[in-house]
Amino acid sequence: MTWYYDFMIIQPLKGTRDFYPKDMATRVWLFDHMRHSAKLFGYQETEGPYIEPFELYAVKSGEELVNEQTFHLHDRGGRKIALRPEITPTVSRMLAQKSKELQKPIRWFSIGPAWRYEQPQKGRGREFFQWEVNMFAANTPLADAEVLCVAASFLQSIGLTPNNIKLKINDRQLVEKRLTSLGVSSTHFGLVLKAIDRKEKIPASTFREMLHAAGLSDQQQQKLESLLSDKDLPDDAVWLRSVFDATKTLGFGNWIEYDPMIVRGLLYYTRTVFEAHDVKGEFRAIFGGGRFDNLVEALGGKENIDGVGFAIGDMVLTLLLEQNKKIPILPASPTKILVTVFDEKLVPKSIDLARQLREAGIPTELYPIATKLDKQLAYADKQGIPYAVILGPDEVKSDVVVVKDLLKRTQQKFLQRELVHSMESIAV
RNA sequence: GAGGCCGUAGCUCAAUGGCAGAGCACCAGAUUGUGGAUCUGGCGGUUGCGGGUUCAACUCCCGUCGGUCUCCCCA
Repeated sequence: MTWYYDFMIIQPLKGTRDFYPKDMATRVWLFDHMRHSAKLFGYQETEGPYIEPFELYAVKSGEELVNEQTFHLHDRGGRKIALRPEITPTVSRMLAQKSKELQKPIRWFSIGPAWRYEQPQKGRGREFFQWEVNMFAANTPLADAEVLCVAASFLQSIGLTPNNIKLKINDRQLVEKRLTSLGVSSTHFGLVLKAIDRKEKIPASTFREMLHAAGLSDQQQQKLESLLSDKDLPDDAVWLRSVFDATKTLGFGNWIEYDPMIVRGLLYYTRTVFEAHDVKGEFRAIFGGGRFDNLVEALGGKENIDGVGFAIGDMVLTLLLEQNKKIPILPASPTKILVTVFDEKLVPKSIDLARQLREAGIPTELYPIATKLDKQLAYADKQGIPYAVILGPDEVKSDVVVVKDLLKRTQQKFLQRELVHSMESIAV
């Protein structure tokens, strides 16, 4: 048997995950909270294809992401097709296609899988899920603040607090203004931002080398470093101050803090940028986002639509939740009532009870084998089914059923005709 | 693409050159109408795979495949 077994089980692909019922219950719990928070702020759910023309990603995504990390294939017409490595380009494309007719401002969100061909490691796989939230055509600090608050609202709803996780924000225009005042040429901004983005992960000497390569003198480097270590919001940060004020009024001010180190690696962010980090600093960024001016136009849209948004991956988030013991223990089974079967003769009686309960909308399972009661009850217990209905010869004689509460370890009798009514109030 | 660590029962792991084991899980019974405990028994292995060294290999060596973590890169 063993050789046969080994031969038959084909390993899942590297970096993919199986979701058994318990895992799936957790995933659904997580996604439900994402949906709920987005909808609470009026965001509408969208979904695009999981496969797209390869060129869609060449427009904006990083070079490495496109060429090295995209799963791609060729269709029979020779077209190069990519499994989406992120959701944003799909959303932008959908927006660009209908940008004229869509009523603005636009609040959209999307939850779905994405794929990247890379070495799996902690918090990173080849197949993962992203929750993406965007507001388009509202170029205001309030829009930025709202998007941040959708994220904070979600984090709060799954039991996290500002003690676990902080949303760190910055303004790229503020950074660029600083660099200009230091005498840094705008052609070097990209390299400098990249260096700042990496500063925490690299040795100080490497950081200085990167700045040097971007044309900064020793004096400019020192000034930049002192600016980066100043965590007080500068007086001239008018936009950021408005964002902060709005998040406070929206009720999530304590989740958000200014951090001059946050600049993001991607080029297309133009103003507010933010990242969420666990306070202990153990994990990579939980999510990131910011404001961009021109995504749609780059995709051939007829008009330039600005936007602000973020994307959260499920993997690092799950690690953080596990570490903080915030993942609830959820029953894998949706069943509220298990109807047991006493013996072959009474099977029809049990079937009838189960049918009545289902017609009342109560998720009901019927044990499909006439076996010993203890086995059936043990099954219900292990499945986390809260109630069991027992119908034996004694009950049939007096027209009653026994309803056992598996959690309280109690049981009581109901008249058969009253069972459904009684359970409706208890079990739903 | 580079490197570290690890592959032994369904799962977590022990056995460091000398009979391949434990806990958990699963099945059955103790209890012929009642589930989280307890006790008893049972099922379960080509020690990832291939080669080498040895009287003897889970153990040492080489190769290979797989997992995991880190670097690279990245939201």
